[in-house]
Amino acid sequence: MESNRKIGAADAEDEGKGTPSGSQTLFRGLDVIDAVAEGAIALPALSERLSLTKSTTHRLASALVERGYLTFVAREGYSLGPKLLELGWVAHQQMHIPSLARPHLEQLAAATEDTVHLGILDGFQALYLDKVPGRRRVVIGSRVGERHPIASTGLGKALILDHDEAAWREFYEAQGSSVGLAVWLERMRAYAAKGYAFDLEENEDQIRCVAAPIRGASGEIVAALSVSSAAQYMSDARMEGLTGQVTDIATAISRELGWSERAGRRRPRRKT
Amino acid sequence: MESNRKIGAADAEDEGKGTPSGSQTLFRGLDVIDAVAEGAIALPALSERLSLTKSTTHRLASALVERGYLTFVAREGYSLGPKLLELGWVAHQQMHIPSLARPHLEQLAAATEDTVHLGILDGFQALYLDKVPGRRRVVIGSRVGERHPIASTGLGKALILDHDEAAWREFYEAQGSSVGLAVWLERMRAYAAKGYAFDLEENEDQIRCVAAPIRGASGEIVAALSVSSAAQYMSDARMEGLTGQVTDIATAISRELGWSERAGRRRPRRKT
DNA sequence: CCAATAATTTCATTAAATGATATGGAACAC
DNA sequence: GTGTTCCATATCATTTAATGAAATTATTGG
Repeated sequence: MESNRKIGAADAEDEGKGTPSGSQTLFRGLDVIDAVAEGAIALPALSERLSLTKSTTHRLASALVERGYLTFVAREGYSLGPKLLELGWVAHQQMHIPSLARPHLEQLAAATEDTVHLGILDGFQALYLDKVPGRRRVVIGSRVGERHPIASTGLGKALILDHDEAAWREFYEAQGSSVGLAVWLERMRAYAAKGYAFDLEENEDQIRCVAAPIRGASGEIVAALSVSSAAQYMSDARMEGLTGQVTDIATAISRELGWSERAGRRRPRRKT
Repeated sequence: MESNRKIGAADAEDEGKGTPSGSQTLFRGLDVIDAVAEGAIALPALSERLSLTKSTTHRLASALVERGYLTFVAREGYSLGPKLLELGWVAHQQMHIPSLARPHLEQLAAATEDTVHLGILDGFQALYLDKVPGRRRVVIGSRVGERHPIASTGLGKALILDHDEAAWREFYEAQGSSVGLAVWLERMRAYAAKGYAFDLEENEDQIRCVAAPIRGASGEIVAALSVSSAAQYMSDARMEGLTGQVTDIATAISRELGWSERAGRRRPRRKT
């Protein structure tokens, strides 16, 4: 991407009165980081790319190098530095998925009127971290903190969408399911291809759900969410229709976790 | 009414005192990031911590929020934002050694059940680029992005295995070690001959590790990896036994970097 | 060795950052 | 409810800190 616009003042010119951004130097510094993130780049190219003089570019870049945000190798140019690794790591720890996801879950619950769950993979089980009850008076027998089987819940299946078939088998064998292995694997393949998963009354009778994975900055699945309701409200057609909403919300949360299209999907680490 | 005066004169922070840098705003912005990295913090506390007025702090923090480096939640304050997750990940990929080495590190961590680190030489320090926690509940107090002494860590010693004795002395003198110079040099000679290095509770009490160098296409040491664990799990016998596994993995990574037996070892360039 | 390109430093000019003060807003107490 | 308080945001005259043209110093490659 390019967008090396003059930050806040971008639209100011037209109106004659704009946002006096007030931190030009900081913004330019961050622009430098962005430019370098696209790939190693030397000073002349960098200054050209940002439409800044070499002096200014050099001063900014040097400041960033001094702080470890960039590294500089003569004749090769600037690249991202260790400080960013460190901050990325810290941000990862500070980031509490539940608190971040909350508003999205509520939005989804409001839109669908059904119960929404958030969960992560914990060994061979799905651990439910949050729950937003829907408006319907259906009893969804789940509680935050509870563990459920992977193979027979939509949320569980969404969590392992990126695993390979050998791993799928292990999850299936760990706790089984009401459907046969062959059929189950067949469905998993379809789910993995589409990026979402269903639960067709496999775990609890009369309860169906639609689930989608949430990804972190590395593209790895870090959590999943699901919309559950009584089978009477969950026709095949409605489930199909929900997939868009569910994956959209999942994607929005992923973005807040630092995920971007660029990161895509990524194979999970073996075992837990 | 509260006084917004700048408190004490120079509180040089970690700056090398007289920094005629010329990018005050950028530096201050990065200071804000550092402060927030310590934990979520609201504006008044933040401005106090940085000895800046609320106006300035607010302007800087807002700029960072606008760019996704921070997130702001009213009443809670600022915390690190998704942009840092993304940049951390990109940085991780840009340094291609980590991304190449990742699977190998995971394999080693799984096989040994201990914590595995990857690091490179950065001046007179070892810079940790990646970490794969082991299965044991031992606390290894290290973080990605951190720097550790060369002379007293296994990883550090592995990084300088090819340097000459004069260089070894410099590294030793730079930060010392818990053992005397003579003994230390003697051990280094043995390590260099064998192609791996140990850390016998020199850096951190009760922590021992086995490390080996990773070589690039030219035969030069470009990185090193180490397996660390609590001393109770690291008998002399086990350490000896681990050397094979560790050097095998290091060699495998070296091969992926273009190294071959033919390239062998190669003296490093004289340092800065 | 010299030419060419990249990196760094210098310094007068001016635009951009600063911060005291004012305003707006949400939580809490009463 | 209404008052109180503390936090967040907007304003704007002052001055300081950022800017960039040009000069200087390293590096590289022929």
